[in-house]
Amino acid sequence: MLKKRKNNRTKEQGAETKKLLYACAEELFKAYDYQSVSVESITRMAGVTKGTFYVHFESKDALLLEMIMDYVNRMDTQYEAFLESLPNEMPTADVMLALVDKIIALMTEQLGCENMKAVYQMQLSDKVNMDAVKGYSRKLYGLFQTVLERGIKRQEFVSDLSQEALTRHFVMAIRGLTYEWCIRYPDFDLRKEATVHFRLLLDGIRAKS
Amino acid sequence: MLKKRKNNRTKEQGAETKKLLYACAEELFKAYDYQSVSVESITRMAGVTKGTFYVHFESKDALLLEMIMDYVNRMDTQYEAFLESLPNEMPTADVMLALVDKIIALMTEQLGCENMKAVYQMQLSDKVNMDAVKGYSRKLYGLFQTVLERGIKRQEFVSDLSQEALTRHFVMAIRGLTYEWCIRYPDFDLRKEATVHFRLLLDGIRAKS
Amino acid sequence: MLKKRKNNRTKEQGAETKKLLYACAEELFKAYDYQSVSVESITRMAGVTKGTFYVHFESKDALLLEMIMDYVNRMDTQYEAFLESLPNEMPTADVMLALVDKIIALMTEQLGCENMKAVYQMQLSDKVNMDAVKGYSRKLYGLFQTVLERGIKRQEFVSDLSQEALTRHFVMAIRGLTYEWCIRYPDFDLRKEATVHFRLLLDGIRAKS
Amino acid sequence: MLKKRKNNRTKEQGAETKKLLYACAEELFKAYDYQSVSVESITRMAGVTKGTFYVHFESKDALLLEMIMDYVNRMDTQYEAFLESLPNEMPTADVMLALVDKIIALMTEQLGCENMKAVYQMQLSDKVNMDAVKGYSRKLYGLFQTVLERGIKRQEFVSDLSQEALTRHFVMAIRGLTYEWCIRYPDFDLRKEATVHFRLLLDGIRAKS
DNA sequence: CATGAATGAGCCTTCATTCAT
DNA sequence: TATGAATGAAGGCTCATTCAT
Repeated sequence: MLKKRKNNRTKEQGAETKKLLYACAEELFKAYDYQSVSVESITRMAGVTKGTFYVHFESKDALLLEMIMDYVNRMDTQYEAFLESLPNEMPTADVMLALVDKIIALMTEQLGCENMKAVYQMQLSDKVNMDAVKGYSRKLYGLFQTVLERGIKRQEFVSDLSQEALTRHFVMAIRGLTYEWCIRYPDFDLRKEATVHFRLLLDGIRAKS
Repeated sequence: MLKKRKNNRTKEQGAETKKLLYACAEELFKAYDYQSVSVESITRMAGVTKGTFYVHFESKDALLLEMIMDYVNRMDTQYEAFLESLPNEMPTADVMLALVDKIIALMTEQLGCENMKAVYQMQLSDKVNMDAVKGYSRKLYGLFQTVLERGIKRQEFVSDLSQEALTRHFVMAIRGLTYEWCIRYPDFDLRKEATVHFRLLLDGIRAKS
Repeated sequence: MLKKRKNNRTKEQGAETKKLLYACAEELFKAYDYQSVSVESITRMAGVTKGTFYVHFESKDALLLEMIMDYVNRMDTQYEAFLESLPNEMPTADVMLALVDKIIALMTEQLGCENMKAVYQMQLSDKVNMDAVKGYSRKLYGLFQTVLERGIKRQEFVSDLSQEALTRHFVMAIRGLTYEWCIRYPDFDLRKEATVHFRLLLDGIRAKS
Repeated sequence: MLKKRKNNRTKEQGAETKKLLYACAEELFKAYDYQSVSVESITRMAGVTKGTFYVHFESKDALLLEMIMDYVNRMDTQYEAFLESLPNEMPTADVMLALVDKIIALMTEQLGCENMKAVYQMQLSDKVNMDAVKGYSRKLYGLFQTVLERGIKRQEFVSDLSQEALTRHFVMAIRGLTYEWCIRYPDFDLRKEATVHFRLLLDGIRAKS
């Protein structure tokens, strides 16, 4: 029972309760896996009733989704900073590998396999509106596009494919690798496999000097 | 419905069905986590009824146990080969670290966290006869004992504790680390932590030359 | 595993196995109630497989039935001895009360409420051929008839009803009381209630001297 | 379907539903034994779904427990009245015997063997929090203490044991007898055996005049 | 916004019974 | 006669979700 009703300003209170539920869920998801965490355990920890949960979240899946989106948005900032921090003279292939590594690092460290699994399960059973996750893809898309553009502009990358198609394939690759990781976890070294995979992809578009 | 009734030699058929269920379960456990895999999903995939499952396995937990024991037994052979492959002149402390690393590597790669979690959950809720797992501990015990004995004989290790007590503590340490891994997964680098932890333990008994 | 295969004379062996199963079941039924005793527990105790059970008994219910019939037959002998042991000059009303008391005593002591309950449940759900139990009724019928005949012959009993109808009503009364006992057990003193009830019935047919 | 939705005052309705389930269960337990009464049969009779049962009761066992505790509490009142109704000049040994008899009478008549059996099974398999039953023991303790104190004060009882120890042994005796009754039911005349047993116990502490 | 009673689908497990050998 | 693999109908229980207040 964490809840302490301090104010009665209904509006604020709603937001507070939601934040509280969110925080409790986050804590529980870290300690146990998605399925083991029941809505009741979350509300019990927050000191509210089950009904309240559904006032603030459409479903347990929706909460997870929201959580994931928050991670995604947090990443966004980090990516930009990361890309800007790279030395200008760095070969774009290396930039790409570093980006992939960063993406995977953040996913691995901040989301974790358990949550990713849940996401993929949700996607597979399509009970939930996955727009949020699609939004995430769009951001990935933007990132890859930026880097690919750089490589092409600097004539480090060359390809028959359009830049747009290339980007799409890179995103596809990341998603495929991630899925593989979830499925074959933990027998699948995502980071290593991703590097190898992207080296291959990059080799395919590297300009032969 | 994988099942194909080819022979009616009752006994063989039973063994076959069991193997089939085992195989289906293995496949499903790899794709989804323990909890998501229902007995029904296993039997559906095998093309038998739920009742049949319980003819061959005492429970879902028991099946997991059997699976784990199979892994454990497979490991056994690998350990012996591993210990014998180590050069005779290698410092015993390094042998120990290598052994720990091997143990963890095999557990990590062949069993996986998901399964280990399930094991610990089962142990904690002790619904199942955990003798099998205890047998595993006994084997660990034997391994550590062998190495510790070597170190003491060569006067590389010195301790007030009896060799037996030392062994017990080393096994305890491995178990503690594994548990930590399960609980804090994936924020816990088991392999790294184990190495550090055992380095500490070994420092404590290293003979000052 | 009680079973000891001593001879291979197939015929005798069959009978032996059946007797063994019967004995095991009897023991278990005394210790636990009908429902708690599984067919498997019986066969396990006997050291045979479940299939064997169904070689010798049509069903679990059938076994109980057979058991009951055996009790019934054993009673038979006891009743006759009992009736003969009564002094000739004893008033027939008292004889009847004594008989009722005896019937209930035997049922209570040798069959028990648990088993009677099972019988009634079986009768109510009529999954089983209840001829055996009907046979029992026929015997009760005979007993009552004997006593009633005596009373009438000695002019102690008088009634508008035929002797046959009277008998039928007396049997009905016993059955009703028994059923009541099962349902309201153990808040129902069968013996006492039976005595009161039969005193009433007998008062109705007692000759006014 | 007994349920009739009359009011929608949520809170009251919950209590009503619980009471309804309780009443249905009570009725069914009287007609059939604990095991035969399924949760579904209770909810079907009450006209609610199975899930509803678990909103109001933690488990089938918990319901039985609650039922038992209600009986126990009802007894409480009766005991006090009973003790006060005893004539002041009555020898304490007789008071004790009367008390024991009363306890057993109430248990026998108001709880019944079937329920007691279930209680003991639950206690043996300790799936349930048995604090309630322990609370009952504590009450028994108080009763015995009162009577023993009286006997000692009047110098009718003499013992090397402390009054506290005596009380503990008396409670133990009652519990042992009750257990025996459950196990050997119905071949065990609890009331008679209890009287004999307590006579023995009392003889041991009776002051030799 | 918050409540909590009610739902119903689904889960693991048990067990009497059948049947080919 | 004896086996044991297979069945399928329950049973107790969990849990995400709905809805009237």
